[in-house]
Amino acid sequence: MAKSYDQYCPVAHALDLVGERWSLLVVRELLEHGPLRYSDLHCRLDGCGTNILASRLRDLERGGVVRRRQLPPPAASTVYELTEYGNELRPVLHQLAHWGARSLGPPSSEDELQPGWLVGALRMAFPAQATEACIEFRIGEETATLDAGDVREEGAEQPDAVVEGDAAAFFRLVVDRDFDTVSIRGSKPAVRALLDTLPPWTAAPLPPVPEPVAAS
Amino acid sequence: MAKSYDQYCPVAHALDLVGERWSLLVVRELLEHGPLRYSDLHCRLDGCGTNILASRLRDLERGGVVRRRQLPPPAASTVYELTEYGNELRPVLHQLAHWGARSLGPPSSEDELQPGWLVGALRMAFPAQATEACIEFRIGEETATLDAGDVREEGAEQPDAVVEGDAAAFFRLVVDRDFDTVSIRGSKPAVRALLDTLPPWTAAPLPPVPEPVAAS
DNA sequence: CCGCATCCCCAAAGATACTG
DNA sequence: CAGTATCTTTGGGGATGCGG
Repeated sequence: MAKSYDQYCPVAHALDLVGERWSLLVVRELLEHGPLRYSDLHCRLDGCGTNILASRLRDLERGGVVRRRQLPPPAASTVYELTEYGNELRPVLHQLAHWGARSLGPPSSEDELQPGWLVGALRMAFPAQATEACIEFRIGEETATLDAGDVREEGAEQPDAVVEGDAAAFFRLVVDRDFDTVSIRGSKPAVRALLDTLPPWTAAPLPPVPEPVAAS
Repeated sequence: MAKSYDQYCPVAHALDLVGERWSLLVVRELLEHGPLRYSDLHCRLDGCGTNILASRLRDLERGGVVRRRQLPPPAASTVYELTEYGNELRPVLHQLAHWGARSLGPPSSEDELQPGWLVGALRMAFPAQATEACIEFRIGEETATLDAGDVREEGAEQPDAVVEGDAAAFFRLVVDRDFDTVSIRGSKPAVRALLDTLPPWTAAPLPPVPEPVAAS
C-alpha cells in the first residue's frame, strides 16, 4: 500500500482509499458486473499482475470499499463485491467516465469492444433511476434495454423508444447529445429527456485531442 | 509517465490522464486557487518531490488538462492554469470529495486546517451556480461568502442567511445535512435549498469507519 | 482450476543537491 | 524562481509456484 497523502482533505482521503493504480478499475468492474471472483477480475483487468490485484483488493477491503463473501454451498467460491460505501462511487465514476469520454473519442473501428459492452456502457452512462421510460438500444452487434433505470440485456417488449446505430453513433449521442447519427423510433422526447440527465458541461464544446494515442 | 491502461474505456482513459499519484491534487489546487506558480504548487503539495511535480505538470499539459502561461511584464513569471477541459474536472472532484468526506470524518481538533481553507471548501462543496442566494459562513476563525455561486473571502453586506459554527459543525452540515450543529440566522430555507443541490447518497446513512487513520 | 504468495527486474516515487 | 540531475527506496509488472 502506498503512502498516504496525509492531508486533512476529502479529495486526498478519497485518493488514499481508491487512488492507487488499478483500484478504480476494480471498482468499475464490480459496479458493472456485480460480485466477481478473483480470477474473473484478474482476466478482465488485463495487465494487472496477480500480486497487485491481491494487494489492491486487500487495500479496498481495509478501506471499507470492497467486501469478500463466500457463495452458498452449491458453487462455493469466494467473490468480491462492493460495500454500500463502495457502491456510492458510482456517481464519481459516472462523472469521471463522461469527462474521459470527451477526449477518448468514439471507437475507431469497433475497437476491442468486448461482447456485452453495451450493458456496462449504459450502466455507467446513466446511473440510478435516470428515467422512467423504457428505451431499447441496438448498437452494432449489441442489444440492451434501459428500463426505469435498470439495464437488461436483450430487447424490450413494449419500449417507449428504440435507438439504433453503430458504436460511434452511440458515442456521439451520449457524449455530444448528437441525435443525428442514430435512428430513433418511437418517443424521441423520451430519449431527449434521458440525455438531459447527463452532466451538463459548463462550456467547452469539443474534446481537445489530447494525445497521439501512443499506446505502450 | 506511467504505462497507459490501454483499454478502450472512458474511465481507463480518464485515469491515463489524471490517475497518477499527485495529479488530481494538482488539479484540486488549481481549481481552488486559480493559476499558480510552480513554487506555490510545490509548497502546497507537501511531500511531492520537485521532480515529480515537474513530471506531473508535463503529463497534465500533454493531456490537455493544464496550460502554462507567462504573466504580463509587471511581474513576469510563468503560471500553471487549468484548460477548459481541465476545468470540467470540477464536478468529478466535487463528487469525489463528498464521497471521501463521508469516511474522512470531521476535523478532530481544528487539525491542520490552513488559513483560507473555508473558501476552498465552499468552492469544492458547491460547484458552479448551486444557488442564487447569498449566504455568509462564519466557521471557526474563517469567514467567507457564497454569493450566487461565487465564493468570496470576508462577509457579505446583505446576506440572505448567516451560518455560524465550528469546523466540525460545518462538516456535519455539508456531509450529513445536519442543521442542528450550526446556528443559522436569516433565511433557513435558503440554506436548505443550497444543501439540496448536493449529491444525494442513494442509501447508506453513515461512514464505515474505514481505517484506524494510521498515518505514515 | 481458484486464490493467492514469492521471486526477480525495472520503472516510478521520494529525498537531496545543484544549475540557468 | 523554476526547474534538472542524481541517488536510494519502493512499488508495479510478469512469471512461476503452491496449497486448497
